[in-house]
Amino acid sequence: MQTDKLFSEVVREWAKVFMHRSGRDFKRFMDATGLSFSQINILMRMMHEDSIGVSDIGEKMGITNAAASQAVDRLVQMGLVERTEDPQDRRAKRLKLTPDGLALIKKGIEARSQWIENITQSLTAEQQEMVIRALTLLTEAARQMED
Amino acid sequence: MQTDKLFSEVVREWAKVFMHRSGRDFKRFMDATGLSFSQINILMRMMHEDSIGVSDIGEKMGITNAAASQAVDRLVQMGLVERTEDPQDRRAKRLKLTPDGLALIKKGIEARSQWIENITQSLTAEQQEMVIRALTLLTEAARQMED
DNA sequence: CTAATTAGTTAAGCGGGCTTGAATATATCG
DNA sequence: CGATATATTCAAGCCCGCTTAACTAATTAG
Repeated sequence: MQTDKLFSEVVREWAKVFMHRSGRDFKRFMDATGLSFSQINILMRMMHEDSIGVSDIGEKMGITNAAASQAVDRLVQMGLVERTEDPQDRRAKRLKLTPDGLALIKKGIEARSQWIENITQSLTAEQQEMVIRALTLLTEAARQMED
Repeated sequence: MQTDKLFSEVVREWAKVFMHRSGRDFKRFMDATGLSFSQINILMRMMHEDSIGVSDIGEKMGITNAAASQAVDRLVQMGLVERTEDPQDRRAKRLKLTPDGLALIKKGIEARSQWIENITQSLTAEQQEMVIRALTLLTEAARQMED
């Protein structure tokens, strides 16, 4: 089977194009929102798991808890994150996106989606159908591989 | 046709999962290489167009020429970028990735590719085939939409 | 030839995100 | 209860990437 050889090559090319675009989009999003790379990452993390603690953030982001606390504080002051005391353990804080925070991140995702949709407009209906099915598969598979 | 409605939804879900992963990978790559977000973006830009000028960098990245010059200088000192005088216009510099610089960026791409390959290992051969064809289409289409 | 423009660099300074180390408050263990 | 561990915050300070402003050098326009 020649599929394997092809496979790596195809994926690598896709990653190359996508990473480039990805970087540019990220930068634009940072400029548009005034948020730092780190802050956006934190918000995205929060979108995926609701009710997360400050030290979880630090751990996942590879920064100290002090840094995480400061970053979260900035986001709270911007009204993008809600920080409430955990009733079970009053030392801990529960962090959650506010509606504003969620809306902001969704706008970022929307921009990225738009790019892919634009790309696919040059494809035939049949090809689009295949892209849909492939992305569905990839999304599913990716979800199941989450830490 | 219900395809259109589905389509946006599927793409949005994919973008959501992928952006999240993308951010984490980017962060890891930054930590692993000691490079900043901006520096990586510059290197990626250079990979796509060889022989670019300092002010082009500034323009594309949305930073001042002074900032671009400084960033490039750091990359040159790290041995990742080659800066030569343009014989046609001796004010200008031609910037190019060194072999080291290219290798470094490729390593980043490799990591991202690996993730997708891992994901797809849970798929059937038939499904993998579809993913390959879809990614090929997307890569092609994306290339034709550059800037 | 002079003046204006263009490409890039340099210098000074600012702000943000990070670190370490200490402080506070709560929880848990013996 | 007292000692220890855990979750977070505060304080001081560092480094880096950015900006503005001034400067050098080469090109182009009048």
